[in-house]
Amino acid sequence: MVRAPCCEKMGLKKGPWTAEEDQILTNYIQLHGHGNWRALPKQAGLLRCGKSCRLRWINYLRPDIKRGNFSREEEDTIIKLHEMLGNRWSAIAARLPGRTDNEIKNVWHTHLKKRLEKNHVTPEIKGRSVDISTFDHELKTDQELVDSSNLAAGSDQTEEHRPISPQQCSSDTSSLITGDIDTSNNNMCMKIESSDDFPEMDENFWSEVLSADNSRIVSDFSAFGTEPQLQFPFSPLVIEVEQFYATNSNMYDSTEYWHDLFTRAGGSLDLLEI
DNA sequence: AAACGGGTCAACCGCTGGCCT
DNA sequence: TAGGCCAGCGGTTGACCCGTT
Repeated sequence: MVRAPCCEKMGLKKGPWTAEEDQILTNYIQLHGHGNWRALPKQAGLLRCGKSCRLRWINYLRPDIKRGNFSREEEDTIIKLHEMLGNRWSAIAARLPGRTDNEIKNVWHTHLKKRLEKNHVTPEIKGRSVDISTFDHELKTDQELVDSSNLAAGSDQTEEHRPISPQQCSSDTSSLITGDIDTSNNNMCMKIESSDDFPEMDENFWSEVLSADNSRIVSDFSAFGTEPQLQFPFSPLVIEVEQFYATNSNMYDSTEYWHDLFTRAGGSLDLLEI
């Protein structure tokens, strides 16, 4: 497969954008949209490649871009999400309205990484990381997961709100995520068949999750780089992970947001307690 | 005032995966 | 099924800024 040349074409401009170019691009997209980035510069009369136009629009010209320094809250959110997701800047950016992946990446490398190093607060030290290989390697059926969850709920927590711990939520380190909703008791179960996109958590993390007194919320698997449509329903494990962070960062306080996610994933909000 | 060096960030590069034919 | 195109992603670069000497 031969890759088509991009900016290597003679006559295509590179480097910083001028105000005039910005205006041309903005005007064109506002009038016609950006159906085909490759064709756009020619149609708009810009001597740029489509890739450059796309980048300029997404990272700078888009009207919903938030300008200015990152707030402390935003920085904390990035740190938390980075612990969960790693260098998946687009996934992190999806959780921060108005911020681009490029911007978040820059902030991480120029501020946050150094701040963490200075404070000696690494994900490992903070206790949010554990090798998923510590999970059980035996796959369980949905019913077994429900049973194990219910069994574990025998102490001070209701069965509905009891998260399935790594030990309870069985997994295989090289498999896919599948599952079904058990609508009879509002519990959602899954078999984990892939750990590639799964956050890593350790005992401390689960202690924190278990101690959190939160209502059940739903999660977006896209945060882990997967398609919600394919991955739904969500695992109790992931729900509780998201629940934890949502509660601690006030990121997801919009019912509409969760409703939208749930709808996109093909489920019903009624199945959950929000 | 000039030189230097570190920090910042916009932009580029190259790769990947999805979609279409 | 293979090839080609495309958008999107993460890593990297380099120009610019600003504080220090």
